[in-house]
Amino acid sequence: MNVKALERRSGIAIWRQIADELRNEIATNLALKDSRLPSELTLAKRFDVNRHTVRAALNALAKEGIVESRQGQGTFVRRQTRISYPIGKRTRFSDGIGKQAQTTRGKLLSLSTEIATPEIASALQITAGSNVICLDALSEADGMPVSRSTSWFCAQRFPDIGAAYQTTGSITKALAHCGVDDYLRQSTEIEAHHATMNDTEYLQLSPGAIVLVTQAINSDTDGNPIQYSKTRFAADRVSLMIANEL
Amino acid sequence: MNVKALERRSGIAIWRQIADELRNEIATNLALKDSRLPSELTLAKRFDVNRHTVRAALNALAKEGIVESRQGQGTFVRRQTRISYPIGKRTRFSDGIGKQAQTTRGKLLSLSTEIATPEIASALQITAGSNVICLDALSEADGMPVSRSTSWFCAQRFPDIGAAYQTTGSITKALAHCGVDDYLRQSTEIEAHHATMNDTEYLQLSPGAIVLVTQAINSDTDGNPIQYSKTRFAADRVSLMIANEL
DNA sequence: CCGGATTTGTGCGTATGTATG
DNA sequence: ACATACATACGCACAAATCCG
Repeated sequence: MNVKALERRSGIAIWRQIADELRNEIATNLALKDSRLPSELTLAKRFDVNRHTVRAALNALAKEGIVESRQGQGTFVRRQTRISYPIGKRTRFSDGIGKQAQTTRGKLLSLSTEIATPEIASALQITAGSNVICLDALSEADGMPVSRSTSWFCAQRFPDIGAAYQTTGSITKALAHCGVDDYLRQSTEIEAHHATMNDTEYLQLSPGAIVLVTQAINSDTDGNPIQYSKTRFAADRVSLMIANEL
Repeated sequence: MNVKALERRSGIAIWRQIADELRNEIATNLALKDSRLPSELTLAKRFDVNRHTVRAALNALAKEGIVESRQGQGTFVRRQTRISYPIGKRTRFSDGIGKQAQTTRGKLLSLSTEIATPEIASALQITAGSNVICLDALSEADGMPVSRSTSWFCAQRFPDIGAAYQTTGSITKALAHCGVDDYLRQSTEIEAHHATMNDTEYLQLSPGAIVLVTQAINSDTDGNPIQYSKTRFAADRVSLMIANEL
């Protein structure tokens, strides 16, 4: 345990490194909800730092709503929740999230018609340079932003997808409006990055936070790609679940 | 563009926030390989900081081998590679990685027999408290550590799995030794976290780096779980690819 | 080959943030 | 709360390498 010391010239303050470490342990169930964390002095000894530094770390976690300090008693875990987002052949955002969160919304940020780049054309299997509809949306659960996604559709096949999404607030329903009553997830690529300044803005994250980035292609039942999307999830609010039907 | 200012009391140095932002843009192909980055003065104006601060960020990226600065010429992108790790019903680590990297190894870190916790027992569908074999391994590609995984097997069914892994260096071959010639990926859960001190040690990461954490269950062809594993990937070296056969 | 413009490399003084006791 | 040491960020100045007309 504790094999490596905290690094001092890494551009990340020690109190933040400790906060990240503790947040991790809470998230991976090493510390259970409502349980008491070790005392500030114990933590200071464990990380080999001053008690002030531990207090700065706990202060940051308290601001995030993860722990709560009570004078004379100690510091306690408040929550360690994560929304599980299923990814499978027939996964719909509203289906998966709807059951776990109280309220689910998709908010349209922007809607535009663009010229397909080679990347988009290749994903949608259309000729490069043809028109695509670009749909930018923010998804929220229980009032907290969860993900921001950009989707591309073939403009020729789905000219009214934007209007349909705006009225329904759901990709699935919008596609149904356009004559697609069933579709399948063909592929998903997952990466993790540090939050960009755009992410900190739209997903209400702090710098240094993590985003899970997925690139997905959805196809109709004949195997023709109909939607190409890139989604950025606030990593501390979700986990991605891949289930394979046997 | 550039909607939000960099945060100054966030515990993360501004030069590191800029480095994260630039690394992101390089990784998402906004800057191509061998292309020149904007000049230090231009970047300083864009982020509204001193040129020294931009230099500190570029210095960090240079140490990571991502960019290279040449006096009088500019700063150039050196690489933006990521190993793609496929996740599917029939995915094997060596299969997926072997084609992309020159050398692939699995190094056994530790091997022990443990009492199944409720979590492990539930995943393997065995009675809690029975014996399980815990196998800790480090995977490398081209000499760089890529992932660290901990796997649990039912001790009753696979008493010799440890020895088999040690001689073969592959889970697939070790399972074949124990009479399992085919298995399927039943489920995978994915999260992203900041690197712990253990991660920085074993995966050679710097503090603030990101790890992709997967929890997976493999089953034999009859649907009985045979392996439960948790794997921690160095996020800046891999992307996870999920392909669904149609 | 010259000279001016551009770009990275370096030094120093100062103010603020971080970490210790 | 206070004092001390170090890291970070800023501003200014100038040197060195490269590019281009």
